[in-house]
Amino acid sequence: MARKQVSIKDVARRAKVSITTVSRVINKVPTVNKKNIERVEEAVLALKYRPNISAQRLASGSNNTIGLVMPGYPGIFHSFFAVEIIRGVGHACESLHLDMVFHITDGASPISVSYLGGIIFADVIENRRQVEDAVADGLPCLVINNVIQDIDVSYIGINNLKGGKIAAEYLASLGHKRIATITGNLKTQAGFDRFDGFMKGMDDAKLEVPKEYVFRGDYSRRSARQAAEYFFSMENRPTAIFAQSDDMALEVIAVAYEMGIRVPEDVSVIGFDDNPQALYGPVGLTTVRQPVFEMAEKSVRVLHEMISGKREEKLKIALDPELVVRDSCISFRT
Amino acid sequence: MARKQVSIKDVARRAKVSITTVSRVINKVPTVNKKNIERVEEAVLALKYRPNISAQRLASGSNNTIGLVMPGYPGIFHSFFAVEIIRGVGHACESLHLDMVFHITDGASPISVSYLGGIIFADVIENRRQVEDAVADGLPCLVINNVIQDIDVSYIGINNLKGGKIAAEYLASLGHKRIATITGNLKTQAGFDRFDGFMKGMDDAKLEVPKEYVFRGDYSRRSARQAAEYFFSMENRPTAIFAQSDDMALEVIAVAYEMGIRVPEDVSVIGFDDNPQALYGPVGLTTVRQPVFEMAEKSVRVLHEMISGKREEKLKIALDPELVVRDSCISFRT
DNA sequence: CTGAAAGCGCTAACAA
DNA sequence: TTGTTAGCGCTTTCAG
Repeated sequence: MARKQVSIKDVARRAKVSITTVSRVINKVPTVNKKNIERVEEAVLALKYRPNISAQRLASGSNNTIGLVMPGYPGIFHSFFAVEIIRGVGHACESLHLDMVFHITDGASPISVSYLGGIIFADVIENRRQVEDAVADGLPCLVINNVIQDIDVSYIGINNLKGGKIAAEYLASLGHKRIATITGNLKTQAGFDRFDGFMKGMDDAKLEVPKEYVFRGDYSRRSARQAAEYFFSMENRPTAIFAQSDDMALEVIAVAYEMGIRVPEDVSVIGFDDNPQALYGPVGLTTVRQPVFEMAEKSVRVLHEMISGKREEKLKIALDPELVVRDSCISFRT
Repeated sequence: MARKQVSIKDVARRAKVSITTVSRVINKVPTVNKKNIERVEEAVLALKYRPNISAQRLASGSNNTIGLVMPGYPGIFHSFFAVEIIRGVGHACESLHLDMVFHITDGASPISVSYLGGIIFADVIENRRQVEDAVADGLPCLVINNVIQDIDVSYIGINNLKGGKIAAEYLASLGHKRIATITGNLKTQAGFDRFDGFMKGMDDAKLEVPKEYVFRGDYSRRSARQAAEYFFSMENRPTAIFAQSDDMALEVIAVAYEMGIRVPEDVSVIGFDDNPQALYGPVGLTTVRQPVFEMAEKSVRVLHEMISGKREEKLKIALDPELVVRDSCISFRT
């Protein structure tokens, strides 16, 4: 039950100043004389006063709560991606003194937006409608990990097409010809683009990708295991595998060892993410790094500017991934 | 910038009723006649009216926001535990129409508690102070995954001592004598109790645990890898290993395969958690299940009762873990 | 530099 | 069943 709050009045009374002055001290308005500042601070401490945020918001008309909405597909939390987003957004919120409310959505129910100052949509899958609603509402919002063409909304994406290409090019440059891939969830833009980029890269390198060399995964370790078992039992086994997430790549390596296949001697494996977990396996994972944390942090900063009216134009950018060479890929030798 | 909100006044004007009536409709107060309900609802839709939550809270004195505070140790998000907590709390909040704000803490900075209706502390490590403050503040709060003796606060714990014992007993019952363990983070109560329970269980079974058989891990895969490499290279290799989280158990199994050691034929491995990821490895993981999700959900329900004044007494319980037998442990034969 | 007073949008007695 | 009227705790003109 609501404990009786000490209010600004109590503080004012004790400090023998007006509530206006107390308000000024709290908000660090410079035009208050030292004496009063001290007295107010003393009273605040003595009374354990905490300003009532609802009242502050109501009075000031501002709203420092931002919503982070993520699609709730199974296993979302086991993905490095999701966790980096939460970390990045949380971190930035902390330093900007914003509150973050976290919302996992299936896309069906509308999000209660009323008390939010702004929204960050992490990926858009089934919930395009929610984005449209927010935009129509005039609510400051920003989509990350997606390039959105058909809604006029700010976004920070990742150039996954380029990322996929990078992987293909690198493997090709090592002399591999038989290159297989395990895709991510193709329903996500990231998954699709990564795959698309890979195919284009292969094409550029004049390399064929027979369809047995494409396994439709979904980012889960489970799907990676199936894929690996499938690839490794082929008569014409691929010499290199592009797993479109590090987690899947790790599982591929684990399966390889279980089957007595060596990485990278017998098969090269490249991942996607730059998940630090991949540093401690039997072999350092070569991967394509995507700046997820940075993306998440930046999104908060931009959103904050939008909320506080410091930014009018929409932001529409895509960040570039980059190759991280470690030990899981080597040149192909016959 | 704050889009100009349509307020309750606008709705009242359009529906040609008083704002009170609008408020009643919004809050589903039964004493409103049908005509007016319809007119108000029409106006709400037409104007896209959303009540201002800050104002509601301020006026009603209530607060439906609960805080979930978690210790921010590195890798927290990679733990199955943390993710289950977030899922469970999030899920329960959703169904009770509570807002949840998520807070990762290092224990140093006090949490801004002012706008919260209640708090759930997920584990207490360095942040005992924050719990004390919340209690002193009279703020409804509840600790999960911890049994707290010296602060008078509600908690829902897990009987980790029993969990550790279960693992020891099971392995002993299979005839193993040389049983090693990889502990979790011993700074956490769960980690300590699990270890303590294991040792007690071994003692009850009249089995020695030489100190080379105890590896101090920290729940990370990395530490599990070190432990596994250490155990597997011993002259007097253990025949069974109790890894105090499933994630670590999985890493142990991975290392085993890399080294050409078979599970369970050459070594039995038991985990702790019941992480679904452990279903898809080369061998189904035998483990000790702890009801984390249920704990998280229940905590929200209880907290909600406390906030709404329906519950006075503190809740102090510990949930029991249980053995889940799959395929990674077999009887020891010489 | 300070304080009085007018709201912010809503709920909750209290009358009618 | 409805509307009137006070506030909730705070910020923000606007005078002083």
